[in-house]
Amino acid sequence: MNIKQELPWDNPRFRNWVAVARACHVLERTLAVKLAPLDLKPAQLDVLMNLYRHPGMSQHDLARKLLVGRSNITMLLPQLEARGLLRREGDEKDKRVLRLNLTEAGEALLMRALKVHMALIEKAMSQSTAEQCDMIGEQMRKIADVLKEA
Amino acid sequence: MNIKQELPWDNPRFRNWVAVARACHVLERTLAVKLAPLDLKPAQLDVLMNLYRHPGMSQHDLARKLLVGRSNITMLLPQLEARGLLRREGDEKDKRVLRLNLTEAGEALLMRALKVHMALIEKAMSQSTAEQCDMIGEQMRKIADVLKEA
DNA sequence: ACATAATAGTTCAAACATGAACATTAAGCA
DNA sequence: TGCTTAATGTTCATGTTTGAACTATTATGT
Repeated sequence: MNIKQELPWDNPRFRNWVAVARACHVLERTLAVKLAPLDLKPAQLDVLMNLYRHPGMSQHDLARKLLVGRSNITMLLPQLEARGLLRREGDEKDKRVLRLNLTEAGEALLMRALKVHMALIEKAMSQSTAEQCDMIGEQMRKIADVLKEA
Repeated sequence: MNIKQELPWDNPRFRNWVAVARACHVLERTLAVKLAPLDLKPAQLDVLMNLYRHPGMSQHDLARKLLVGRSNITMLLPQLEARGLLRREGDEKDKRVLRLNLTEAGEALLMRALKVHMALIEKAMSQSTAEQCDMIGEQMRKIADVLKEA
């Protein structure tokens, strides 16, 4: 009985997932470098992207979208607010929540950052056909769904 | 001219990559929870896995494999060494490098952790066919290669 | 209405990652 | 040989992420 036969590295699913994780890690790292000239970190870009798509969302909603804790958002936002990239306004009906919105400056910076992000992703995925790319996205959405129930 | 037509969210590549990043994030987070009973974090599991596959590797090599800085390794290893999971021994020929090896305890813990990791990946990718899974791995390896040259 | 639960956001301490500066050792080359 | 350059690992200051405890506000149930 050869124990190696039962090791994960012989399992295609395992090896392939390791490749996914590596690709994510490398792209994230590269993005951080490319965003540096804009004085923006990937996490901050995620914030701006979500506020653009969901204006007026609460900090709690934002935290759930970003898969981070609420305290993380609390620490993250003041920097962006101080730079005039977003506004936090108390909700009239529910005095607990703060509504988040991008300012014009925030939107402008977002557009510049998105160009960088987009170019990077284009480069990364340029080797895949449209069908392959769509299939990957489809599978990944399934994975996220399956794990959310775990 | 509608500016929205040029936004990344309308680009399949962008949307699909976002799905990849999300799936990675969710799986990493879930893995952290499942590894908690073993008092092991994903980053530490990565260390053990690499030492198992590449016995005697240096800290520098390990850092490159894990895509982190050398100082990160310096901070990470003492915890594992103190728990008796690995050994650091000076190289005879090159007195700068430290050779890293798992102890028996380290190997035993690794095996337990791998079961957890493997089960999680199996669950996540259970919805993909073998062909889809292999294709995903193949594309991801290409992505990592393309970006390493960036 | 009133007591209890739950929710939104903040604070704080601890864990963690990062990059620059540093010491030691090795390699290249005149 | 000597001098310069590069490589390995460590230290340290900085910034980030996390989770638990806390305040304030709203929802729920009797």
